[in-house]
Amino acid sequence: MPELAEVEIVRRNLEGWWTEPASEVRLLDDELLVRGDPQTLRGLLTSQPPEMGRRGKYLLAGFDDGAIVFHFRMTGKIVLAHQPEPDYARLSWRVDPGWLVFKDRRRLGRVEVFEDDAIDDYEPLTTMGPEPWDLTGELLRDRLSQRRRLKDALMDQSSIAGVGNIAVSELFWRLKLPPDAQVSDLDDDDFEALAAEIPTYFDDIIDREMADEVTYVEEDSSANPFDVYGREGGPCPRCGTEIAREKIAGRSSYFCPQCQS
DNA sequence: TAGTCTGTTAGACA
DNA sequence: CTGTCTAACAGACT
Repeated sequence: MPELAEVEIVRRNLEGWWTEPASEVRLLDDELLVRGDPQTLRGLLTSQPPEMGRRGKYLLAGFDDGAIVFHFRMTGKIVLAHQPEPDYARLSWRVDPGWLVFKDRRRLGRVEVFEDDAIDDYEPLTTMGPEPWDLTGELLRDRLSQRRRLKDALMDQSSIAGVGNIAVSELFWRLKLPPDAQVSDLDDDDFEALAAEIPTYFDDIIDREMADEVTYVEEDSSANPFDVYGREGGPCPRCGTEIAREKIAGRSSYFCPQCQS
């Protein structure tokens, strides 16, 4: 899915859009709903406008007698549309004057429904690490295993919440860390700098991307809001050296070979 | 054409 | 338990 910043943008958008109970619900792809049954989902969507929340990359809709959890994985998103079944629509609910539509081209996203307080025991949330804005250098040092690559450790949602593959490239560039840095390479000052930069990074990206519909890099490269991610061969914004790309922990990392060594 | 790549993460493996 | 790899899906790209 989008990373934390994109989920937060969807959350804010839904607070403005979803101000009444849904008047109609269309579940267009049964496999989207991986927990709970369609009737309960319909019941919640049509009951009241929910309290919107977010934890890490999970979007939460809280109701008096249950909750819905949305996870977008790689390509999911929720948009406000004029019609219920635009391309890749998986679930739509009507909140006049439009439709809220869960779109997902790759169908990896998921929706889960919980009755009453069952969400309180939902494991991904109960084991998730702290939000970026709650980090301190000390907390990071304690939570990141010394035996791991820094990239692996940061992307593990049980270490800290919200960091994905894009954020890793951007954070490493901002902090001038080599892409294959190990947690054990960091000293206390590095942990402090990282703890300060992670929330700043997400604040920056939320500001840059805040829009009615998030545009992902893969859909529109001209709108790439990142400094190094997706910019292989382009100039480093700091020193002009060509940005390189390398697979670290199985996924592409973008970095400046000059600044980050 | 065939192989590679993509924003996540659960589950399999060593 | 811990760390690492890959499948799940549907394209787009080389």
